Amino acid sequence: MTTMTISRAAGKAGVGVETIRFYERKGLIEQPRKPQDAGFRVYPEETVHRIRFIRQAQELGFSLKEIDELLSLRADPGADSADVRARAIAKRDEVEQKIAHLQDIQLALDELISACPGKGALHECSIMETLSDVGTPEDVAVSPKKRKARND
Amino acid sequence: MTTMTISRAAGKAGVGVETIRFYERKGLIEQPRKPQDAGFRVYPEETVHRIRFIRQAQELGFSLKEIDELLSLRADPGADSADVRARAIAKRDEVEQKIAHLQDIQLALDELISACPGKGALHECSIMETLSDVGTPEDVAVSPKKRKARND
DNA sequence: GTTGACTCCGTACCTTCATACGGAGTTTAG
DNA sequence: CTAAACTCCGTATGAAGGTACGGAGTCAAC
Repeated sequence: MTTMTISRAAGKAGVGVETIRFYERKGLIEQPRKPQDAGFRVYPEETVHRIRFIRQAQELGFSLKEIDELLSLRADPGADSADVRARAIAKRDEVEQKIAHLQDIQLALDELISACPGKGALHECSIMETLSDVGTPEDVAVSPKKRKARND
Repeated sequence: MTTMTISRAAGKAGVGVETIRFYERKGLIEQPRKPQDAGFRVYPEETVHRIRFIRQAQELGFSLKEIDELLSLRADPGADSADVRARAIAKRDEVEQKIAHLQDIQLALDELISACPGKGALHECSIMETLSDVGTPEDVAVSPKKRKARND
């Protein structure tokens, strides 16, 4: 039997050794005890599964903090499928928002690109013009905080 | 005439004082000289325009590093509209990629959500099941680097 | 002429997710 | 037995884009 050292666990889980240590520091996985009579820590299969869970969830856009919560739910005997579902829905909505935001950006870029001649001097470039203050809000009256109303 | 101190410039540009200092450190904007006979630095209108440019570009998804390049282009008399256009196109493609990635995630989440009963114990939750290694690649033979082929 | 609000400046801190380093100690192949 | 490879542990670094702090110095109003 090969002993499951940290590098073997990392290999099985498809991550680097440093990543496991990082997860341990973050409290996402538990660090096994050191053998009584000196030697290397031995990692249980459970840890490998746990790391795979973490990576799967990351691919779905969950942050390590959120994954920590999912893992806690998993350990909670009173936890309900509805909890997990709700989180998945929240994450989906979040992703949806991000997509919408990026689509706005994409649209704006498309407009700039099609309006730009693509040749000639920069001062005729509509992209640069747009970026340089066009709709300057003209002195928004934000002066140093309490001094502003004064006649200085 | 009110003197354009850093906080007034910040107010006009719609950013915080610390943000201006940060941009100065990053070399995105130039720090005005201190008056000869002591006092506060006076910011030209140019700086306010420049900060607005930065923020506009940021909203289009450009990083500060990229914005620095755009600003250099702007200052370059030999710069061509085509340069800017090419950058905009590259950025749009980048945004497109991100959207595609997020859409994949969204789809995966949607599938998980619709497969989940939404009630009942966690061990019947298809989401948790999916996250927990289902398709375990079973011992991918990644052992400590050179020692792996040995019969240990 | 004092007080309160700012400026100035460097440095430290924040978040996220790791990766890298250095100098122990340990293990194992040969 | 020895040397290579690995573990252990703390600390440092990276990008990105700021925010916060602390102790000067300055300025402006009353």
